[in-house]
Amino acid sequence: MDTVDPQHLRTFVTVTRLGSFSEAARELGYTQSAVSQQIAALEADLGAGLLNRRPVGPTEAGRRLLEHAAPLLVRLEAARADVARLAGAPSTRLVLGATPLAVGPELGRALGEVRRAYPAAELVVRVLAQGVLPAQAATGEVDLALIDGLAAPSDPLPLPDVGPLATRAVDEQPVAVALPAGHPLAGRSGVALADLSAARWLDAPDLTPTAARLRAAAGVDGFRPATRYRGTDVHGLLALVATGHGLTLLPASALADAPGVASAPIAAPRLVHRTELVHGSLPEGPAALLARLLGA
Amino acid sequence: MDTVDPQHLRTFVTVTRLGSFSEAARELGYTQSAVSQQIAALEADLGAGLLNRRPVGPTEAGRRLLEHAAPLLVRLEAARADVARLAGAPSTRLVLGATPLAVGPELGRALGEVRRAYPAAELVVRVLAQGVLPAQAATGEVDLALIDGLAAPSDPLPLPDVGPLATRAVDEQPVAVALPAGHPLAGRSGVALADLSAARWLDAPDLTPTAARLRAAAGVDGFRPATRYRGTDVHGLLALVATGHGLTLLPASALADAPGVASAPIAAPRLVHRTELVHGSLPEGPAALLARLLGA
DNA sequence: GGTGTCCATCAACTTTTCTGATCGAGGGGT
DNA sequence: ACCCCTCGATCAGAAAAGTTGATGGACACC
Repeated sequence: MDTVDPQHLRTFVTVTRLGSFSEAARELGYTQSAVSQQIAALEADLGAGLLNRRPVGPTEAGRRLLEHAAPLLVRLEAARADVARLAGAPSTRLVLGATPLAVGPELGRALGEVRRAYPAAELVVRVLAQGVLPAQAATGEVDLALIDGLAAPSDPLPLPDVGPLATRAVDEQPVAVALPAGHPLAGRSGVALADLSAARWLDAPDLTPTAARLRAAAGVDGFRPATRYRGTDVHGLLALVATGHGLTLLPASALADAPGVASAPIAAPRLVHRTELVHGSLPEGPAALLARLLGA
Repeated sequence: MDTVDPQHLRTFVTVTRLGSFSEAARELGYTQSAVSQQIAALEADLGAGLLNRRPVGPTEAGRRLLEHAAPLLVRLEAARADVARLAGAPSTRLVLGATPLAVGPELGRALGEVRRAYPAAELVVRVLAQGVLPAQAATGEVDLALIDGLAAPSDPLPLPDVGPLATRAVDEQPVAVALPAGHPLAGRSGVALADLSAARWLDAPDLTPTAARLRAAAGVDGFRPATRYRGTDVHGLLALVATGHGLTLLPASALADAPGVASAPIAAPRLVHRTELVHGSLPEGPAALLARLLGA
């Protein structure tokens, strides 16, 4: 063997995930014997013990390998998906993955046109957290991904690199901080992000930039999250803002008419809330059409 | 087959690079027959033609696959190297990769200490362009990489993602623009990068940020490079600056006493020239020591 | 039109990988 | 304390995959 065998890698991650050779064998459709031999072969190939047996768990080297394995398998899958889509029959199905804030009237209009052009097509919109979307776009679980996030005006969004993906900005909004109505800063024409570092923050990692991102953008410490909000809906988050649980950054458009919530645009540093369209190769059909519509 | 076979991928890359099945076979140590069958297997597996024969060249799908293949093979190699280093015998050899501007007195002092602690160790300093260093650190061609570049004060350097690498800042310098002596801006206490967008620029991609990076940082168009400078030495570049071939950004310390060259610090946007230490797992020995010394 | 190079194909062989059976070790229940 | 059951390792044989060497057809160059 010259390169690490991905099959073995897949078996290895399955074993560590399930904590059992036998269960991994069942899940992968092998015999327990095969799994045992695959792990042995991998350990021999790399010249290091990867798993402690009884109880089954990764060693130091195994943990290191795990960090490599997951992205590797994703990219392997992405390569297959990318080529397959390019060669496959034009698909009649369109799966659009999107972060919650990326779904807006513009997308609705574009989807309407797709509907008109392909009346028989099956359209699926899947709302997902930002973190998983690039991988889903790469592996073809979604045909197109609409991802929103915070960035400097001329930087691209900081997305994880999961392979060669095409990226294009489709929308930019000013960034504003969501405040409870009556907050002293409400209605101010511009606020410096750094001045907010001491405030209580709502950390909604599936929805808006995390505290760590804010620290980086503002160049100061602080932004200690008071409450963590897991979920992909804006409504609930704004309700918490209205009741004083903390502040959050959102695109100005999302704050237009939320009850009990005021806002103030962020003046410094220069940030924008950008929505980007991300995709690998596009199967001819509704997906390609939607990409063209959103790009224009 | 369930995942794409990396062996096939490697063969495919070699065939496209050499434009010949037979030559690829020779280089890889196979028979021509084996190469032919590997390509056929890969095409069957992915369900798409990848190569045009006679003349041999990638198809549309093949080109797409090539974009995936190279990073994939690097990461596969990186996984092996990372684990092997962790398990292997403590190395007596230290290969340090560094961008030219990362080599300075501080590094010299640290290397001296390493020398003292490991008198018998073989120390190698390899100066390389920024672009290739992360991959070399990941695959173990260098044990440690010192990479310098331009970034916002609290952003990490924008490095290509080639796998899980540890990163730590070891030095930060103000950024200055190198000017020919007598230039109207020479000696000014602060210059806005955007004001320089119309100037003639020296593009030295192996040494300093490229024009594209400047455009992104300044948020304006411009920075059209007048002359391209390939190479990793600062001396020659500064000579060109002195003779009026164009401007370049460099860390302030590199400009201290260059003959015929003046400078002015960049005041806006807030940028720093940062040197980061990048490495995978560290083999016990001189490499680990140097990492500790530079980290402190 | 001959000739040489190049890739595809085929059958035989080799190597690798999987299965099914068996073994010893360890944990839990009685 | 003993038994029993589950778990992973190991081994031999079977199955699968990959490689070689020989051969054939297509194309380019002389």
